[in-house]
Amino acid sequence: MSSLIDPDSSTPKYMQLANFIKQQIDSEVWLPRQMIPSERQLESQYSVSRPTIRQAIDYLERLGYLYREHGRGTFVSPRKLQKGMQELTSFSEDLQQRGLQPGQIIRSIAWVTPSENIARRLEIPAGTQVMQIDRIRLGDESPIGLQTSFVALAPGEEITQADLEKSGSLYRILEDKFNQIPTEADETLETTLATVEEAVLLHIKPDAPLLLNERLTYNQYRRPIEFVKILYRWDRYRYVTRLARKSS
Amino acid sequence: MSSLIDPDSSTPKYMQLANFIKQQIDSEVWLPRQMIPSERQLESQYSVSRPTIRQAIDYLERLGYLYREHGRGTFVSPRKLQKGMQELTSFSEDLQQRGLQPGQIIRSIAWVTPSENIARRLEIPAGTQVMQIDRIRLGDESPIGLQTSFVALAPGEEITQADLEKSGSLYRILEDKFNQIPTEADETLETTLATVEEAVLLHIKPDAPLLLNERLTYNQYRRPIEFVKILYRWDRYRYVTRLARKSS
DNA sequence: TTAGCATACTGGTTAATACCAGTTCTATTA
DNA sequence: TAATAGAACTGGTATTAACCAGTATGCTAA
Repeated sequence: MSSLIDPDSSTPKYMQLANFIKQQIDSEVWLPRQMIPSERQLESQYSVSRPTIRQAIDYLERLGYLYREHGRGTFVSPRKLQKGMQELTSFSEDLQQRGLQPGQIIRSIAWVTPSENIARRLEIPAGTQVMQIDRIRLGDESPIGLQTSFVALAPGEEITQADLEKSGSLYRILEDKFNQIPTEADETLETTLATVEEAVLLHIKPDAPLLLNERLTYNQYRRPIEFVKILYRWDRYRYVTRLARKSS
Repeated sequence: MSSLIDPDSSTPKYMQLANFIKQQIDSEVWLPRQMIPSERQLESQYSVSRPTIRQAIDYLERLGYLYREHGRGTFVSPRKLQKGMQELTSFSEDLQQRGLQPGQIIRSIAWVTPSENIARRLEIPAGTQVMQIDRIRLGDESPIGLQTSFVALAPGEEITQADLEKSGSLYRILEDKFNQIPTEADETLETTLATVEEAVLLHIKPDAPLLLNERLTYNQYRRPIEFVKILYRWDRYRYVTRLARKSS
């Protein structure tokens, strides 16, 4: 047995421990509803202090892998609760998780002056130009949704068609090229009806219902970087999320 | 200055400190993007140890009130980011937050044997009875949605029409009467079309689009307690949520 | 004047220790 | 036999003490 924890590693001990526990759960060595070793037991087994262990458990509890019961122990969350935790994902990541092959048709990329409404949401001065990207999103090569993104970039920065075709994911471009890491987003979902143009692009009848998803995405400094509207075909898309009750 | 922190209080110190900070933010004494006192400053000002302070800040960071930047400081999140954090709320709470007067028409309360699908989701043996509650949900006295709840109760427990009429909120009944605290939920959202019956109840035309919200709610022990379907009028309801990017 | 480095701030990680507060079970007592 | 007190577990809160790792700034040397 002994030290899976390397004290000289650049990854913190609590994260090493968390990864170990996560692995025990993912590989089903520790089963759902089963109690994991108590904090004192872990302390002596892995020679790390209790605060460090609590930090690891805190982390996994937030991710939904574990739950605690005061006086009883710490337990593995049932399988269903382990996925998700309302993650912010790009369209490409989203579809891959659903087992569909993501694809896209880029209809246009252009600098535009956004509406006053969108400029306010992006917290940029009226008149500032942003990049508008219109895409048809595909799942297994047939249309799932229409996506219009408005991206607020710093002067001199630009997204090209080549960028998008290469990576497929706007989020990856923002991270790799501009060091803008999407960390949080506000989303709204509502139902609407397809216009004639939308119906043609999505291969559906006009007036068919659509799921309209609007999202304002923030970077690591809590600055808005992208406002996006996605219109989903009602018969091909279902939105999934997880909610948690506010504590205290 | 001195002690806003009462060491003899039954509420933990870190929570007292968190409440104080929250209040400074809510009352706009500390403004968005403004740096709050450093952890060492708070330590000496309020005579609590740094780990305790970090616990308070951790808590408020999770709730979206604060964000940290390594080497720079801890800052107040911009206003917009402070609301929400995908809270699990009952319909009544939800509507109140939107500034509408919640109301309901109880159509039926009855013991039923749920479909196999629903029984599986509620993790109860096939054939076990659950309470089905059908309601029309009102906002400012006009119909917003149709709600059908399936509640898994222990033997002997029952929800009556009087219970519902008195509190209005199923969640409050579950908490107060049965000590079942809703803590987490998985939700799906999709678009569908109104049947004739649904159209009549909601005062809309048949084939009008509807937003279908399904939710499986878990109690404090991660056991499913309620499966609910809500059909919302497309012109009167919009779903709002917040997403966070998975860390690490 | 400017490049670069030291310094003094930030938050991040880890340890050792203590006691409080629920839960469970056992051994004692009525 | 049954109720009860208490021991022995669980996680929850709090303190003290270091040191590491980013960031900003001002001083120094080129």
